[in-house]
Amino acid sequence: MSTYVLVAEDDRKQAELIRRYLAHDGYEVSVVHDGRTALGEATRRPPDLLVLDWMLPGLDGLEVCRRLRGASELPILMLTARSTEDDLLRGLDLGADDYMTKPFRPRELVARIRTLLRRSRHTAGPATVAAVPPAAPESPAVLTVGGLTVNAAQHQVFVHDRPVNCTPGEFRILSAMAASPERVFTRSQLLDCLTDHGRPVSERTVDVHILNLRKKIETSPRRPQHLLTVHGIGYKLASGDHGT
Amino acid sequence: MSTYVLVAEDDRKQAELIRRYLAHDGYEVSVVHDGRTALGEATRRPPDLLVLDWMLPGLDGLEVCRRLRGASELPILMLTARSTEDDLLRGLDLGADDYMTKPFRPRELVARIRTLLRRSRHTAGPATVAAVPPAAPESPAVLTVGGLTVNAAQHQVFVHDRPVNCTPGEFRILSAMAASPERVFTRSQLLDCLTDHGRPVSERTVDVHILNLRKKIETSPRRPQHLLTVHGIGYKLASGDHGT
DNA sequence: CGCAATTGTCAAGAAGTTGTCAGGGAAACC
DNA sequence: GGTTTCCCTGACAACTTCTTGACAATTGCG
Repeated sequence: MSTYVLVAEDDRKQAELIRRYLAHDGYEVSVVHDGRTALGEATRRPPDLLVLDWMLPGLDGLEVCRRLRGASELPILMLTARSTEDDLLRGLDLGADDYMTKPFRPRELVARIRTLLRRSRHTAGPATVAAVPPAAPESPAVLTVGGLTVNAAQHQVFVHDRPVNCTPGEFRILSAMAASPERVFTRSQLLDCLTDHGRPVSERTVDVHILNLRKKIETSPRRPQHLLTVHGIGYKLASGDHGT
Repeated sequence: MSTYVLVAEDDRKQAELIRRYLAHDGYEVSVVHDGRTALGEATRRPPDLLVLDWMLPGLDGLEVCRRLRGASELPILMLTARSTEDDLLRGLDLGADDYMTKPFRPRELVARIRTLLRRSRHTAGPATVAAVPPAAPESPAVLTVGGLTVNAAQHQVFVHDRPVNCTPGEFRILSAMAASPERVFTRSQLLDCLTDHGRPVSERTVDVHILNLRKKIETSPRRPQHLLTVHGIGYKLASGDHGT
């Protein structure tokens, strides 16, 4: 019994991207490309969550949202194109539970979807599901892993209570890794924390970020104790002791 | 066990806006659009707090307020488009615990709701309330953070006991930040302290306010000690020591 | 041991963010 | 009404951070 997510997005590339990420995270996914189909599909087989583009041909996202909302508690994550609407949106209503502006970082999308689903499960009564939430749980405000603390609210990292200043990119990588100690992340996964897919970025960029992070948080960067290389795969964050 | 807030507001956009902000703050929220439904809903499932629009179709806010107040201690926050002294008094007379005129700043609404809830929890016992002064302070009257004091009652800021004149906007930003030292605020969050969502406002406006605040409260604005930039995220108010 | 692939490192240019200023215009205040 | 105060924007300067490409060091494997 898996969690079913419906994606309504007319740009096929975007749609495919989203589908991939969600599928990879263990969700069952359907994709539709216009508003009317979205409405029909959502009615025929009610999903656990709907990812809805603002501008859809036929019947736009807002309208779909409104109609669905009349009848159900279905959580909706709205997507919207950048800037022009950005501020406008804040003022206009928006019957969604959350929204993201494009372009977005894939990891962030998946994370928010997870949050929405968790929330809806709590409120909604006997709704279905026992599906194991994939990989990383939603990050709590403060994570501590082997002397390393990542505080989301303060956007600050501490090594044994000594504050360390990280750049935004470094912080994202560290947060992701701290949420799942010992788990090995591929460069590709870490890259997803850094960029939207607006343009191709070399995976080697991740190495440089790791390098810089090591300089900041490791006592001797040459023999790291926290950020370990997993040769041929990627990197992981060590949770404590283990060998040397 | 989450806190349940019922919102009775007939303007759907307003309602949606409120719902969003409350939900985002972790409350469980239901929305109804007319007075009769509000009454029924509040009876069927008594909320921890009711946000009530003055003018509602069917049965207006005053009437709903009166009927509910006959039976319970339910905290009520009244909303109204009007703002004469007269109405305010009538509203409070009828048992509303606080009162806001539209348009309002989202942060302020959330802050007042928090205050009301805190208060109602404390006086959990027998009847009290009645003629509590409106305009509830959103946080303690005086906050001091690393040599910087924000006095809400006097609407005055001090740096090491030297008074500083702030404009209304500057004061709002500083109050919000002083209430949570070290916490990083995004521009978007700070903007919520400044404007209702009547029209879109650029986030860069926040930077200008910060700039002006720094000129007033920092010894050397170029190397601020209180209002720190968190590159890529926003700003925070330093509580004292920590890094440079 | 030696080869090939993978990772570490650095520095410089490109991108993206923030600092700063001054003018137009709205709102508040006599 | 006329002033004064405050806010917002737009432009440009000053910084940070990101990304790349080249080369060195390391690892894994045969």
